[in-house]
Amino acid sequence: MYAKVVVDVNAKRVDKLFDYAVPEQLTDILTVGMRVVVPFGPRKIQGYIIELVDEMHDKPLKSILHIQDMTPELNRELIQLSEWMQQTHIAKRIAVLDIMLPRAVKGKYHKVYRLEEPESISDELYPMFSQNIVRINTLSADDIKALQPYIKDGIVTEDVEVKQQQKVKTVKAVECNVSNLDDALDSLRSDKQKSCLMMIYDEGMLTLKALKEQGYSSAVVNGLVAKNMLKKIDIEDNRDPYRHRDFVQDSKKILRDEQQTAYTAIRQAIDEETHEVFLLHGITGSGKTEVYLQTIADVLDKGQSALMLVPEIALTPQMVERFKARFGDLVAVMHSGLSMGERYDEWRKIRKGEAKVCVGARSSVFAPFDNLGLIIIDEEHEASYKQEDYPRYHARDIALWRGDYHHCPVILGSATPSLESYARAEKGVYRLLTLTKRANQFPVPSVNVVNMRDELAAGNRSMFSEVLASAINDRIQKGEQIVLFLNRRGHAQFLLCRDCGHVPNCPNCDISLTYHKATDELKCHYCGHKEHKPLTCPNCDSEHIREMGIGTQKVEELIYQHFEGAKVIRMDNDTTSRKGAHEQLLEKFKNQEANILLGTQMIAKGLDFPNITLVGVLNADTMLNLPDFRSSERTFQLLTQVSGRAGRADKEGHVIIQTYNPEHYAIQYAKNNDFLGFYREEMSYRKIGKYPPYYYLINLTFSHTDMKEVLLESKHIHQTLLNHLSPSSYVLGPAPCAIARINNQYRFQIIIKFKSEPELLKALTYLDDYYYDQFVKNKFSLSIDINPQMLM
DNA sequence: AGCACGCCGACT
DNA sequence: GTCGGCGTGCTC
Repeated sequence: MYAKVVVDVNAKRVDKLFDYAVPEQLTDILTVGMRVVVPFGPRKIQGYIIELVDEMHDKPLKSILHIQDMTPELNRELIQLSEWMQQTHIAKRIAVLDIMLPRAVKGKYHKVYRLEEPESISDELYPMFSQNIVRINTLSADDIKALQPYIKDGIVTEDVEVKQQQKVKTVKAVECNVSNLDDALDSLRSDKQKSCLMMIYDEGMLTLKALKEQGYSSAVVNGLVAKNMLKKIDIEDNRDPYRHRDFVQDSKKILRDEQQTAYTAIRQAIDEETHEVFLLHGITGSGKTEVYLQTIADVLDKGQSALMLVPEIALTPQMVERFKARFGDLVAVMHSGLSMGERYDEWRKIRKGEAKVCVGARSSVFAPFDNLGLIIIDEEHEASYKQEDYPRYHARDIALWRGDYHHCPVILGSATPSLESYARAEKGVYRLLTLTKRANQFPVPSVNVVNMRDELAAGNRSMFSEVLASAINDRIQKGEQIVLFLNRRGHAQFLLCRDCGHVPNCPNCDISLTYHKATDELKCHYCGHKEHKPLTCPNCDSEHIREMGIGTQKVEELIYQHFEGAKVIRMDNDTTSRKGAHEQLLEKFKNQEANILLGTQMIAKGLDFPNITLVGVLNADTMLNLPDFRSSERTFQLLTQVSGRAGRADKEGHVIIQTYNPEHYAIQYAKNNDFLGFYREEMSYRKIGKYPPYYYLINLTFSHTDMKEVLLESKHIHQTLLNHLSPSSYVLGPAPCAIARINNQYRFQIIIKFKSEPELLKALTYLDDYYYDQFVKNKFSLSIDINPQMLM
């Protein structure tokens, strides 16, 4: 018997299966999906068993050294999925496996010295070994030098210890080891030991901690262990991040007609175990979540599991609470706030079948359920479902694959579906379910678009239009709450010389430097370059060099200047980077500790506070003007999303959108809450521009320090693509990227637009292989983004 | 990737 | 003569 193994080496050259002999003693234990340690050249590394072959190999093989775990980390589905991803996403198998598994199982390598002949070593060096082994990282350079002669003589050998990042947490416990209780009790003298044994006999097993709390000291327990009546064992302990929280049991709510229709349709697919994809298009507050909860309940009743994906940012305590309240301990929650160990424990709860529901962000789409009955992707249109760095994947694609594998329905839910999904629903590929009414029957908020050009003409040069300023004052007086939205991440301010127009740029990248007030420095967000803020213009020496572009931090200052009685909570990358900060700030706002919540996109979701009656969008244009074909869609989604924050309770909500482009269709349709209108108009532009959903896109970005090199290679790439693709496809470019140089690397891109190209993956795989060698030799790098979310 | 091998230059 | 620089090639 031999095994096909993926080795833990992240390199293209070894991105294949290696065959290893299975040693006699492992033949019965070894299963597919297990992690093993194998010799690899002169090294010793971790690997995953992909396949076991029950035949003799024609060549002599090296042998698997040992196994890393008793239960396989991967199941057959994930192995199959990883192969599919490797082929369709042009990614290395090991890189795919790495993102599918919790980081805790990733191999960790330590070089160790092993003392082979303890009697032959000097007395000074002997103490540094414990059990004849010492780790290299605990030794000083001098120690290592002193060991060298012994290594030469074979008294000490070098070895590698392969461990995982994080261990399974265990607690000490004892289990009962007697078959006849009465006989055992008769032989005991101590009453304490007798009652202790009886208790454990009843329970089968108890932790030492629990016994201590019952008044049985370790002396009592150890006495029984010595008599072989109890056996010490280690049991797994779960780090449950929510163990200190109590959740109020929540029960089903009655569904209204639209919800009921949607529920019935999904229910049927669940019962029939068909892989049907539903697009649940429901406006904010229409009760999508209740539909999710009830369909999940049905899946659980059938003895199956359910997976629910939400954007990271929407994974708020309120959301988690709702699931915990309905399904209790059956829920595993996975988000970025968990420690590596907590994440691993949640993962294992799912794998062992203890958790039947998983609520989590993007990477949870790989949750190791083996009997999935339903997959839900909430806020289906969110860009965060696409992993933007290698290996690039879209959670929606993975969910659809898994839905097909498990023969289970997939629900894509959104108030503003992506054009791709809605178009598929129109074509009948997905089944459209619509929720048009707010569950609580509250009126949709009124939306007011303010033309900032008029404000400027009227002499108002501040951030706040007349309408918005008076509305803010009004709400402050009434004691109501306000959400202000500034679509500028962090505080991307730059410097501008008012005399000569000079903007300080990064010396390594073609982008302006960002001003950071906290450190009074100019920073480049792409390469990390930093410099002190100049006092005068580096170009003309003028003193009129000013900060331009307003960030959240600046707006906070302005609010305090303009509005009496304002109390602001600011939420952006700077104030929420600390663990739990996001939650804390929202809690403060909920408790009315502030009347204005000011933030970036992160506040567009998940807040559901009754006292918010005004939502202001300070500048709707920043996103609209990005050079990307999805900018209108993103703007429409965001404005709709933000507007949904107002007037959810008995007070009427009001939304004010400030813009320099009031007539833009994305803003107008958002104002009128008209998804379908927006969809139709945007689709017509996509058709003319040959963009998704009419065409699929591939974005190839390549870079090198020498521009000539980039231009030369880009011709080769372009020609290769033309040779492989049919005439109905378009190969655009090469053209410089929106940021043409990053870290002194010149960047160009080629965009492929196509409808159907059976040979495309082959061509891309060829390019990926070819340019991997080029990268090794020449530092020319190529990255391939299939179905890009952004073209920048 | 990471390790060994190998082939050149500048040191005791 | 040999220590060490990093180019090349291989890993079941």
